[in-house]
Amino acid sequence: MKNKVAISPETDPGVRSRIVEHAASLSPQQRKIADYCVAHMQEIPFLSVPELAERTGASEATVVRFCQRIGYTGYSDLKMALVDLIREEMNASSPASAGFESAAQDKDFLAAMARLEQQNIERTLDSIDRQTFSHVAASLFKADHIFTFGLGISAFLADYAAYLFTEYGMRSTCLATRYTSPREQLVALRPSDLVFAFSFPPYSRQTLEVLEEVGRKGVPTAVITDKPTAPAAALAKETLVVSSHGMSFNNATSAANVLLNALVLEIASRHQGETTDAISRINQILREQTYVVET
Amino acid sequence: MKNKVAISPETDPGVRSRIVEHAASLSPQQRKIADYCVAHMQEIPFLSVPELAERTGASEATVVRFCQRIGYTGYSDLKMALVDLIREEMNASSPASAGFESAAQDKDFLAAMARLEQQNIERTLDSIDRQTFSHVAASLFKADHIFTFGLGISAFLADYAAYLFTEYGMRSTCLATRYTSPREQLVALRPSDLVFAFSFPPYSRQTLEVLEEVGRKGVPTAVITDKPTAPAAALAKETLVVSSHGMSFNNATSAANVLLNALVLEIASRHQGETTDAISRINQILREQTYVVET
DNA sequence: TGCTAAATGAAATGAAAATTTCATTCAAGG
DNA sequence: CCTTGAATGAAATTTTCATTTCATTTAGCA
Repeated sequence: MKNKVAISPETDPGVRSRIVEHAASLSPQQRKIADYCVAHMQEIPFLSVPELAERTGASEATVVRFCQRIGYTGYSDLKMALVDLIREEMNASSPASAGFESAAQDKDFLAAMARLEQQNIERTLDSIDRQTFSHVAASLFKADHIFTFGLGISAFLADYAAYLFTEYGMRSTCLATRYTSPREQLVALRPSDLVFAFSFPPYSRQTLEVLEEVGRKGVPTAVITDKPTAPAAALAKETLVVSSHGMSFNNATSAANVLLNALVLEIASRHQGETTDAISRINQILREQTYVVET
Repeated sequence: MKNKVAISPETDPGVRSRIVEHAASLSPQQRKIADYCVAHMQEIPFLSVPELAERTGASEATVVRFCQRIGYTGYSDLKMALVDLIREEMNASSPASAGFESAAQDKDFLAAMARLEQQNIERTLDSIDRQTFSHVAASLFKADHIFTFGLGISAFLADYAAYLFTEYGMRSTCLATRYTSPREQLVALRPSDLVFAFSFPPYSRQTLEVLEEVGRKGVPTAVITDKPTAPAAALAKETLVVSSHGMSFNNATSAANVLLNALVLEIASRHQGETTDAISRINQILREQTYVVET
């Protein structure tokens, strides 16, 4: 667990209560500072002594004396307390931060892996550019045919993506390397198509070659990768970056999965008619084939 | 839901897009910094140059140079941009936007999907019986050959599982239905083998038949499914239940993924020699084949 | 009025951060 | 093999910040 250095809930009454507690013993200038603090608590972590002094009309010296009066060693100390608070706030909404460090130390690999993937998902959610996201969704829907591609671990994602797109009524094929090279399969590629690649470490050279060639032909490309600086990012028209921090060499793919699922949902919501039609037809087919076991 | 005080990409005019934009022109060290920034955007406002340098393994000078390369005058400038963002966020969500969030979530499929999968992972973590988990891990390692099987969406999991097991030095094959039925492929099955099935709605009848037949032969079976009452659970010797609540018909598979990754980690930790040998051999092969693009 | 003690800000000091300089390393191209 | 230019980190420099010192002011009080 994290070190709450010197500010454990028991010993730290909190900035606000300290101010209230010592309100009586504050000098006029210090009071102005106190008032500003309670009114703009969230601002403090980003303010320096000179700034706060300027905003309250007091001198820098008085700001520091105020901090000491209410029980901190100085302004840095008070600020740190508030920084910790704000950090807690930020992490509070995700279950991810709960106890990753401790889990990783234990032998509970399930817990460690779970926390890790929750964090990956959280980071991805924070860092995906929504505009790019929407744009990719639109491009996917617009495309005549979506060719998905990936090698190594990324192959599973490519496969899954093609499956998903098809289920949602789009035409999609995964460029498999079973019999022919992907580039052979792309000879008939048209500008109205789209190539959707997945590139995770260890980055395959072939994926980059495909992206490069397709791009040269003027066919739209999109890539899901793990870093904005990944080699594939430079070659694709659109890049979606997902967090993929792994414990070992096997990459964490949950975030990419989430992203894919979200993409098709986005598409489905924008084009209700076409997609729900496709989905219900598929469901019906499954039933007709007695594929499904009823529950 | 808690107030999320974080940088949201929609309102980010600068930092992220500047990084993506200039990604190509960044030097190796600068890339490391760029990657850290996008992955830990919320941290930056609280980090100093020395701290960031230490975390990324680059020098302080390089940190500053990175900021300048992507268009800021220096680190202070970049930090200010992020501070402004965080302040905006806080002001936007602080007042009284409790109801606003749910409305916003309706349209943010990425966020919705992310929360859903995080919950699935959380629930799985809570509900998996650790003893069964360990036992399955042991059985997998003990098996001469692991046959994985799944249909529909479960096929991807089966495929991935076979891949993972192989990477970790075990023998494993996914029973594909491309040319022959799975039952044909199982004629040579021996009691020292193991069949690992995946069964998610819509439950396929074929999966149940395979499990039943294999079980009759006295060959160990394990299944990952979504409910303890799922039809496959009754037929397999070992059952691992993962939470898989989905928004639409496409099942949420993140939890199953996490479980698989955790399983191989567990196995790897118990049998260090064999697995790490296999992994390092694989890594070497990848390098020899110039498959990998170095970064 | 004159004395005292707290309060205050200007400026000095000390500390840490940010930026620049410079010598070294490294890689690409002649 | 040598040259050249980019990249890099160590260290110097500059800037900014936090804290302390000190002289001045102010209010309370005999």
